[in-house]
Amino acid sequence: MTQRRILVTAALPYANGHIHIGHLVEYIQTDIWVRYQKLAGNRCVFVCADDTHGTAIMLRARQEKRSETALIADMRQAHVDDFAGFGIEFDNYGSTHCDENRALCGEFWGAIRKAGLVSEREVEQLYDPVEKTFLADRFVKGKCPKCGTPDQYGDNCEKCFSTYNATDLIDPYSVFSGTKPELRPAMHWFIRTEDEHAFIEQWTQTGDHLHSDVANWLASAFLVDELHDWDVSRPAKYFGFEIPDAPGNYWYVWFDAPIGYIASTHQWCKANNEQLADWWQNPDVEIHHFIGKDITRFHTLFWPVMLKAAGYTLPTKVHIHGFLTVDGEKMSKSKGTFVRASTYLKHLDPQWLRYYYATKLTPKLDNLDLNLDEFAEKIDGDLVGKIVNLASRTARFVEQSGLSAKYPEDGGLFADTAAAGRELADAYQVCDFNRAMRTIMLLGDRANKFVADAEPWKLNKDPANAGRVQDICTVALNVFRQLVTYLAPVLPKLAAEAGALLNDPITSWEQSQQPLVGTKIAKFEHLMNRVDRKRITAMIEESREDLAAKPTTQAAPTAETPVAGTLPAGAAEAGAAPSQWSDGPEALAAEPLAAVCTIDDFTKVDLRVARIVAAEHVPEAKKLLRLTLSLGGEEKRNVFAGIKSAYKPEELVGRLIICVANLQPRQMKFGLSEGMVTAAGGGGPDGKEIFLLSPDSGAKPGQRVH
RNA sequence: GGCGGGGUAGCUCAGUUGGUUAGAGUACCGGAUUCAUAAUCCGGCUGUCACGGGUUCGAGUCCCGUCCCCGCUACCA
Repeated sequence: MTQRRILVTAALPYANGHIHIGHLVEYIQTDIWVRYQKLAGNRCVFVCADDTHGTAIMLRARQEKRSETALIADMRQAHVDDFAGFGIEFDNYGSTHCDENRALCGEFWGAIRKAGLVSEREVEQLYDPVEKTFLADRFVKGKCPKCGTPDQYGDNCEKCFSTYNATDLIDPYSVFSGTKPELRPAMHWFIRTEDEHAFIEQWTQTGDHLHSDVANWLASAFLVDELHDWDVSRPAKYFGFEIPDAPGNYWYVWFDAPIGYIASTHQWCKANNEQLADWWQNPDVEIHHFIGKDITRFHTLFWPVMLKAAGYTLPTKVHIHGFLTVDGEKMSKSKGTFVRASTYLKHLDPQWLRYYYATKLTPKLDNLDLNLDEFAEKIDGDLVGKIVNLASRTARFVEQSGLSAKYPEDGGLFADTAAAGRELADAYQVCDFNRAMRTIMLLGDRANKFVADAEPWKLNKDPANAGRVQDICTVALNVFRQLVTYLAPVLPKLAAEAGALLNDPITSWEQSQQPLVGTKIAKFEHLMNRVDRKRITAMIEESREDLAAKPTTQAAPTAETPVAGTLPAGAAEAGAAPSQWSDGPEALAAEPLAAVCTIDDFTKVDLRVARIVAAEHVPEAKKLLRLTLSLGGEEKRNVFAGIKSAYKPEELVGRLIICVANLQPRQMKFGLSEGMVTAAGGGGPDGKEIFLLSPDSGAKPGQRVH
C-alpha cells in the first residue's frame, strides 16, 4: 500500500467560550477520521488552534479586567484539557495569536495585494468616542426601529425578528461605554473575490472537494450573482494583528483564523524537523478541513482564493457536518441540554459519546440528534452487550492457558470478519461512520452466536475438553480483537485495554487480518460500564443550574421581587427542593424582569376582556392568525396574532381572552391590526409554547383589566 | 415565497444500476441458556414503502402531480 500524506484540520474553536457537546461532534468526527488514517498506515498530521482575535475577545477581556492575552491563554488551556478528556489527539494545538501566524498573515496579505485583489474605500460606521473604537453591529444596542423594543442589537430585533442596520436603531448606545455612538468614516480594505469568480466556480463545482449538496448550494446562493467584496480589515481598537501597510488597521478575525491552520502546522514542523512547504505547498499532500455548515462560506469561497493567491495547496476536501440537537431540539441552556465538555466528563464516559456520535455521523450535512434514551441503549446494547461481552464471557476460560498455539477451525468466522475490513475501511475513509458501526455490530452478533452455539461453559466441565475450550475462546477473543481494531478509531481506550488483555497492542488496521495465537492472556477486567441513567440526569441538572443561575441574578437587581425572593440561589439543585409545584427558575431566567414601571405607565395600557368571534388562517403568513375580537355590542377589532403554531382557529372561536385595546393600529402586509392579544411564553423552539390569557368565568367582553 | 433534502415496522434507520416473499437494530411476546456487567442465543409479531396518477413484463426504487416534515434563504409582524 502506498502511504498517503494527509494534513487534517478541525475548525478553530473561539476563545470566547468553553467547549460543549455541540463542538464535540466536529472534534470527535475529525479525531476518528485521523485515527483511522494513522491506523491504516497513512502519514497523517492533525492540527488545530484557538481562534483568539476579534471584538468579542476584546470586550470580554475588558469585562474581566485583564489583558486579552491572559484571557486567551486561560481559555486555550481549558480547551486543551477538554479535548484531552475526550481523547482528541492533535499533533499540534496552537493559537492564532502567535508569531508564526502573524508572519504568515503578512505573507498572504502581500501575495493577495500583489495579485491585485485588494481594494480600499471609506465606510461609515458607528464609533464609540469614549472607548475610541468602532462598533460592530452586535456591540451597539438600542430600541428596535420597527417595534420599539429596547436593548436590541444592531443587526436584528429578537422580539420582532426584523432586520435593520445599526444606524437605524433608536437611541443607540455602545455596549462598551453606554455612550451614544457617532457615525464616523473609516478606511476599509477589501478582497475582491468577484475577480476570482471563475476560479471559485471551477474549484467548487468540479472534483470532489465538496459534498454535492454544498456545491449546489454555493452555485445557487452565491455563484449566480456577482460575489461581494470581502471586508477584511477593522480599524483600531481591535484585538488582532495590525496590517503592516495600513497602520491603525487590523486584519479581521476571519482573515487570520484559517491562516492559523498553516501557522499551527508550522509549529508542528518546527518541533518535528519538517519543512512547512513540504506540507502546504506540495501537491502530494492531501489537505482535509472539517467544519460545521455555519462557516461554509469562509472555507469554500474566501479561503481558496487566499490559498491560490499565496501559492498554497488548495484543500482536497472540505468535510462539512450539521449541528447538534438534543432530544430533537436545539441545545438549550434552560433545559440543561447545553452541556459543556467538562460537565459531561464529570458524569459520563467520553468513549460513550464518541461511539454514539460515530453511529450518527454520515458524509451528509444533516443535523445530528443526541437522543439521551437511545444513547444509553446503544452503549448498553452494542458496546457492553455485544462487543465487550465477547471478551468478558470467554477470557476467564483461558486465563491460565492463553490463546491456542494454532488458529483453530471456526467455520470461516475470522476470515469473514477480516474480509469485512475492506468495506469498513472504505466507510471510514468517506466518513460514513454510521455504516461502519452498523456493520461492526452485525459482525459482533455473529461472533456471539458462535460462542453460544459452541457452549464452552458446558465443555469446560470435563477437563478432557480443555483443548476445545481453549480453541473456542481463541476464536472468540480473536474476533473480539478484530472488532476492537475496527472500533479503535472510535474507542481508543478500549483498544488499548484490549491490547493489554491480549498482550499485543493494537497499532495497525492490518492486525485485523491475521489471527493472534499463542499469547498469554491478562486477568480480565471490566472494559466498559453500562450507562447509569441517573448520571445522565445529573449531568443535565448540573448544566441547567450552571447557566440558569447567571441571568437570574442579573435579572433581579431589586431583591424584593416576589419570584426571585422565594427562590434561594441554586433552588433548582438536583430538583432536590421541589415545592408542591416544583416551578423552576427557567422561565424567568429566559426573559429577565423589565425595568420598574409606575402605575401611570401601567394604566396607559388599556387591557380589555374580549371574545374571539372569528378566527382564520392567513395562508401567506407563517405565524399569524387573523382574529376578530368583540368588545361587546358592536365594538369589534381586527387583530393579527402570532399564535398559529400553538392554536387552531376553530378552537379559538368563542373564547374570552385579554387584549390590548388601545394599541396603535398597525398596517401589516395582510391588513390592519387593531390591537394585540396577550399570551405567555416565548413560543419555544417549535412555537408550541404560547399560552393565551383568559379571564375566569363570569367576565364580560369590554370589561377593563385593572 | 425560492432552493435543497426527506416521508419504509411502535421507535431509529438500511434498502446498491428497477427483478423472487421489503430488511436490520430496538421495543414487545414466547422459548433456550446461565460463560458473561439483568449480558447471549432461537422463534414469533408488527408494513396501504406519505398520497394519486404514469412508464414497464415487473416500481420502495424511474417520471408527473398533491400533501406533510426538516435545512438554508427571503418577506412579514
